[in-house]
Parts: sequence; structure tokens; C-alpha cells
Amino acid sequence: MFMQAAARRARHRDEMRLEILSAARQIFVRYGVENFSMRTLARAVGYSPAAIYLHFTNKEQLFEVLVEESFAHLYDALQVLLHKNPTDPIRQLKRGLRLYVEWGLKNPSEYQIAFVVRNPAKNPYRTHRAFDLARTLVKRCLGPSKAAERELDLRTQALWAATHGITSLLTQRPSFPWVSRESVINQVIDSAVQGAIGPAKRRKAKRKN
Amino acid sequence: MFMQAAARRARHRDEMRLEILSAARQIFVRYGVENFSMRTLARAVGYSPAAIYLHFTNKEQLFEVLVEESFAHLYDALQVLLHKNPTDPIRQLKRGLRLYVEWGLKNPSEYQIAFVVRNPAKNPYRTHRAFDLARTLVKRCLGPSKAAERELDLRTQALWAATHGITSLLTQRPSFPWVSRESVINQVIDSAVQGAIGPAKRRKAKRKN
DNA sequence: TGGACAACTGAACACTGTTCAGTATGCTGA
DNA sequence: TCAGCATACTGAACAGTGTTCAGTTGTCCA
Repeated sequence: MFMQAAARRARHRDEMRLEILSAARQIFVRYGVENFSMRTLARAVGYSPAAIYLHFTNKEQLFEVLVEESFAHLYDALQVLLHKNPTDPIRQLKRGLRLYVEWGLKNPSEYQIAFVVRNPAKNPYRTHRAFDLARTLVKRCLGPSKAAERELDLRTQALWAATHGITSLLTQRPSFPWVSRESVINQVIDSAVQGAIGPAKRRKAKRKN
Repeated sequence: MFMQAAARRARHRDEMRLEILSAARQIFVRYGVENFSMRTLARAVGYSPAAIYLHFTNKEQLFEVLVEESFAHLYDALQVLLHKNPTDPIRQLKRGLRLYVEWGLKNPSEYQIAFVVRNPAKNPYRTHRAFDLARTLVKRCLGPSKAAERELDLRTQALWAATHGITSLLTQRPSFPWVSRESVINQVIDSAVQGAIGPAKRRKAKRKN
């Protein structure tokens, strides 16, 4: 019976942590970010408010953990695309962008938290993993041209911006008279991809910016 | 001296209202939406917190007024485009979209409030005026084709989404390693406009959605 | 049996948005 | 001139928030 007590305690600790996280996710998925509070969370898991702080330093940090989890799921969903043979890289890129949008629509609260609530001064590096993935998808479309390489980040960022735009609007303005969610998503993604990949020599010579 | 007292009272009322609005705007432009509170606002204008509620029913309503004001300014800036002769409608559309982005970058707090904080159940109709303006700009590009008319809303919405995307990301993630604000904005707008206007017969026949 | 250590809580602090019974003030009609 | 009155405004309170911390409990090991 050596160390068994400590192990059990640790296990119990982990269980409670998970329980808190699960309850927290339920609350803010069901009732929105606005109606989430540490005290209602505590009530939901049956502990005092102070107990939460033995597992999470902050409300913000708790949110961060929740969002990390969700982003990990997104990343997993996207990662599948990397390990397929890239016969049609453009189609795959579009598929990736569409997965992104669908993930946002399926997890509107997480999406809102991730892109809206966090104050801008803090760590934006967590998006990078998914962003790098997007960049390799774009790279596959452009081929090993050197000029393409130079504009790789530009194109990826523009793609991300457009995709984020429709995701953000659809989740935050669901009551807007959208002509059709599906077709707007298609239109946005197709336009952005075409503009980023399609006519590679599209841009005229212009003043250096 | 008939009704002079009432008039003076009304004037004083309006003055105080404006003073509150001005202070409120200052506070939440300087310190962000998060650090805004009715009590600090009251302190700033030298009244009790309750006094604010004689002019605004709510914190939310106060924010609404602030955002309305800013949107009105945006609309004014855009309206100029309507009264110019549309020799190059595509250029004008792009100019409009760029004005939109620039307005968002200049008023990040308002932009955040307008698109982020407001709960989705409420009035989204205030965007319509600017949206209608965008639609006429798009219409001018497409010409009087009937098919174009049918897809007018689709294209306008997609344009808006992409433009909103880059605006939203640039304001909320300023510390992201953007390759260059200017060029990303250009890339997004050019791609979106090209996808919406450019090759009108681009789409293949497809299943009805 | 006693002590160490972890888990957990009650109560408090300093906030928040909002309401409402009152007070003060200055104008009006008699 | 003065009572009455509408309006402007406040103090204090209510119910809620995030967070901290001095204690209490309970379990394990020497």
C-alpha cells in the first residue's frame, strides 16, 4: 500500500477538474458567455466558489482551457487532410476552410470566446498550429515557386480572414436575413480561394507598399 | 417669458446627455469595453450613478446610442460614393469596402461592440442602411442582368463577410504577425470583389441547395 | 496518538448594474 | 408673495460578480 493514497488523491483531483470543465462547458454552451459565472459553476458542481480556484487560477484561465480543448478538436479534424494524398490540393484547401466554418458554427460560444472576449494583449500563439496547417494546405496548391513562397503568408492570412468573417457573422448574427448559409459560405470560400490561388499572375506591377 | 424655463431645462437636459455620451465614448475608447462601468462613467461626469439612468434606460442602450453614432459617421463617409458618377463601379466598390475596413480600424471599440458584444436576439436592422448601400454599389458593377439580380444579396453578403473578417481580425488580433496590414486588406478585398463580380459565369451548374 | 498535509469552506472585500424612496430646486398660477 | 408642483438629482439598498484567505475538516503516515 505504498503511495496508494497519494495516487488516489491525484486521481480524485483530476476527476474533479474534469467535472468542473464539463460543467463549465455545459453552462456556457447552453446559457452563453454572458450568463456564465464562477458562482453558478460552483453551484453546478456542488462546491463552494473558492474550490474552483484550487484547480484554475482564474475565470480567464478556465476559459482558455476550454477554448484550447475545442481548438484541439478542430485541429484534429483538420489534420486528417494532411495525411491524405494531395491529388486535388485546391479541393482539399476548400474542404479545410469549410471544416473550419462548420466547427465555428457547431461551437459558437467557443468561437466567440476565442476571437472576441480575450483581450488582445495576450497570447495569440495558440492559433498558430492551425494556421501552420492552413499554410501547408495553401503551399500544396501553389507549388514550389519562389514568388509563391514569398506571398504564402499573405495569401493564407487573407484566406483565414475571409473564412473567419463568414464564421463570425453567422455565429454572431444568426438572425440576419442570410440568403442561405450554405451558399454564402460557398461563395466566400470559393472567392477567397480563387483570389489566393487561382490566377497566380493576376496582380499588376504596383508601387512597393 | 413664456415657456422659457422649460426650453432652458430641455437644453440643459440635452447638454447633459451629450456630456454623458462624450465621457462614455472617451472611457470606452481609452480603456476598452471591459473596463467601462456605469459607475466610473458617473464619476467621470460628476453625477451619481442613478443620474445616468434619467437619460439612458440601460448600459446596453447607452452602448447602442454610441454605436449608432459611429455607424452614422461610417454611413456618411460611404454615402459620398453614391453621388459620384459611376464611371468605374468596381473601383468604387473597392473604395467603399476599404473605407469600411478603415473605419473599423479607427473605431475598434465601436466595431467590437457592434459586432461582438450585442446579444444576437436583438435588433440587427441598424446595419441594413449600410448594407443597402453596399448592395447598390454591387448592383452597379453587375448591371441589370436578371440572374445577377437574383444573386445580388448572395454576393453582397459574401463581400461583407470577407471585409468584416479582415476588419475584425485586425482590430481584435493586432499582435498577430500580419505580413502587412495594407497588403492583407488589399488581398482580401480584391479576392472577394473578383469572386463576386469578376467572372460572372464562373459557377458550374450544380444541384439546387 | 499525534502531526502533517491536502481539500474545502465561510466570510469577507471591492466591485458591478439597477431601482426607488426621498430630497432639493426653481418655476408657475393664484 | 407664496403654496404647489414638476423636474433633477441623490443615498442607500438589492442582488449579483470575481477573488482571497484564515480557518476547519478529514485522511494518511510515522
